[in-house]
Amino acid sequence: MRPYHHGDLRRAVLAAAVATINEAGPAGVSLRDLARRAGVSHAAPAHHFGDKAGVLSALAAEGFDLLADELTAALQRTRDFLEVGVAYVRFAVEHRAHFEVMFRPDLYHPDDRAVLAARERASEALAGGIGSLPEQQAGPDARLAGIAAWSLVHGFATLWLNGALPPELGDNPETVARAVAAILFAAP
Amino acid sequence: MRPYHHGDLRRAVLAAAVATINEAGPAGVSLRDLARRAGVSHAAPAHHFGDKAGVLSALAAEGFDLLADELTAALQRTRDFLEVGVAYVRFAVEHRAHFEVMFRPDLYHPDDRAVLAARERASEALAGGIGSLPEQQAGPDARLAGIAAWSLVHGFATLWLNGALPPELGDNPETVARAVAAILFAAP
DNA sequence: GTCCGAAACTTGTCAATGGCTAGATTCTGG
DNA sequence: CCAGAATCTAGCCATTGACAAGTTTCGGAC
Repeated sequence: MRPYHHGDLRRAVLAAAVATINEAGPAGVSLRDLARRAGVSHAAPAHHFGDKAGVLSALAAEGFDLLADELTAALQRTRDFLEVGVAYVRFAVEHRAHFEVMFRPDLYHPDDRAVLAARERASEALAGGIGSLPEQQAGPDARLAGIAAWSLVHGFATLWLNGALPPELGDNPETVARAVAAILFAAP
Repeated sequence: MRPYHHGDLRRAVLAAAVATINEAGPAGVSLRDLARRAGVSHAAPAHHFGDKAGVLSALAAEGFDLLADELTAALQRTRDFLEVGVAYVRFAVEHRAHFEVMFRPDLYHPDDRAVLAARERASEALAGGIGSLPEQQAGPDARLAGIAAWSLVHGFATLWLNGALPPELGDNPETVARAVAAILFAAP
């Protein structure tokens, strides 16, 4: 028999949200469906997250933390900012559900403390990558170069995820992302 | 007294949807609220659009058509692909509501005929911009360069719209976009 | 002009959802 | 062992999307 206490409902609800988003997008998330998937009553999730936006806030925070981890790891592993960009795209594809929520602030509480902290971590990881660029590659305005790099990989990831890119590119986003990002980094 | 027939309910509903999305994002759109704003009964919009996704399909199609128009106009006006990219960003900012729906296929019917046709028009306008690049600027693989340019402006527009970019950049997206895009186009 | 089918719109209904309140069960620390 | 807190359930209400059936208006055929 199912015990009265779930054990780790918080994690179970987040996992259910990831599964639902992968199947039907963020719009398909229903608090009651998450509860059903976790095997609890329809109001149980609200106890842990407050409301529906609270669930997605937790997901966004988790996503920014994961992204910060992966960017930092990529930089330390390769010392190559190009690979940090590739890691950004890989994160978006491998953690599609998180990524789709993270950059849709109207779905969650944008000033949630955990979200703000995790987003700050991810920003620093990205800025650290920029700082590691050799002077000549960074160009006269390293800040703008960083915005350009971020825009490029973020845009590529977004377009890839919603199927806007031509299918002739193949099915390996990392390879294509590396080739595309290389064009920007070849700038004098 | 309000006449039984609205006159141009289709347009009124789309306008109401734009207003709502500008105020509360695409998640805040409710078919019944659109009906209230247009001053008709709650089921009237469905008669023109089928269902909620039908409304957003029409909005997406309208958006892709507008985008195609503006990209084409920018290319013919300036003959400069950089300015086509700037026009892309300007479109996203000026028609935020359309843009936020266009690249969220889970919100509408992705294989709606009007959507497919309009998207095709926009793709051709963008490809026309790429083709206008001088050989040396396009590099060895013009197709990849096009993907890079599209990714860059799309990513910049997306990040700008959801407030992810640092506020020190100022409040003029076109100026910043031009500077950022120039970095890519300076590639050999 | 009028008549008739089609288009536009209304009203009523149903299941599902988000959020709230009150209450039941289990855990935890002293 | 006990009391308070944390966790979860059950019930309720307003709102929503979708559908069905009926009403009003339009527009063309004659």
